[in-house]
Amino acid sequence: MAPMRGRCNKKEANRGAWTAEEDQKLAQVIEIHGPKRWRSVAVKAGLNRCGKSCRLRWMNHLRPNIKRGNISDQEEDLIVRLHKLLGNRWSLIAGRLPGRTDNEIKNYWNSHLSKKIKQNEEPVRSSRWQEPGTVKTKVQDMDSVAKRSEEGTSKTLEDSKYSFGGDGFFDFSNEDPMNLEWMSKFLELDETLYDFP
DNA sequence: AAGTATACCAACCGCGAGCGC
DNA sequence: GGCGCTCGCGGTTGGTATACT
Repeated sequence: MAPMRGRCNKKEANRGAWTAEEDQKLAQVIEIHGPKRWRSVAVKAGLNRCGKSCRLRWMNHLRPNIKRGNISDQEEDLIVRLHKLLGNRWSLIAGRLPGRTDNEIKNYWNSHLSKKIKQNEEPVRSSRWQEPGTVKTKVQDMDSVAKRSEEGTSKTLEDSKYSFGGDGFFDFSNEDPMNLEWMSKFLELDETLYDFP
């Protein structure tokens, strides 16, 4: 059995907040070797951290062009729209917000927006349209369907009942499977999302 | 001023997918 | 095809800062 598949060694690895020195070492190694092979990056940097910890630190803090704090009204609006459309797919949402990280958006949603949304609307299946324990499966099904659609090989959506909220804005539950082509297009770029009122 | 509650954010954890051998 | 490793994702936790009593 492989030791800790992708997990940090809790006994040996450093844990907790990163120091400036660790940040510097990590940045140096990434500058030379690039942001990949995180485990070897951790070793090369002489950091007593696991690879995924290094990756997280880089992605959320050290990466160039990261914006910190001050999420604008426009960004907030976009997050709300995207969340309505995609659910808790923070990495996809972050991909639409240059300089923002999935972790930051997730935190912002959990601490600000979820409450705001709750105040403003009836509890619909906005973020919980994925049943607990089946999140990955359904989400990835959607990905693969979108991919097949792109490839022109989409076959069936028997078990796909995507619903994105109670206002009928994005409700695919009775849609023709071919409409998933729209979804795949969105995953490329949906410019209408950027039309702020 | 001290104690408590709440908000926020960084980091960790567990899981599944993809890839190479 | 099976196995092990790496990566990426989303959920959760824990520490710190701030607000409140």
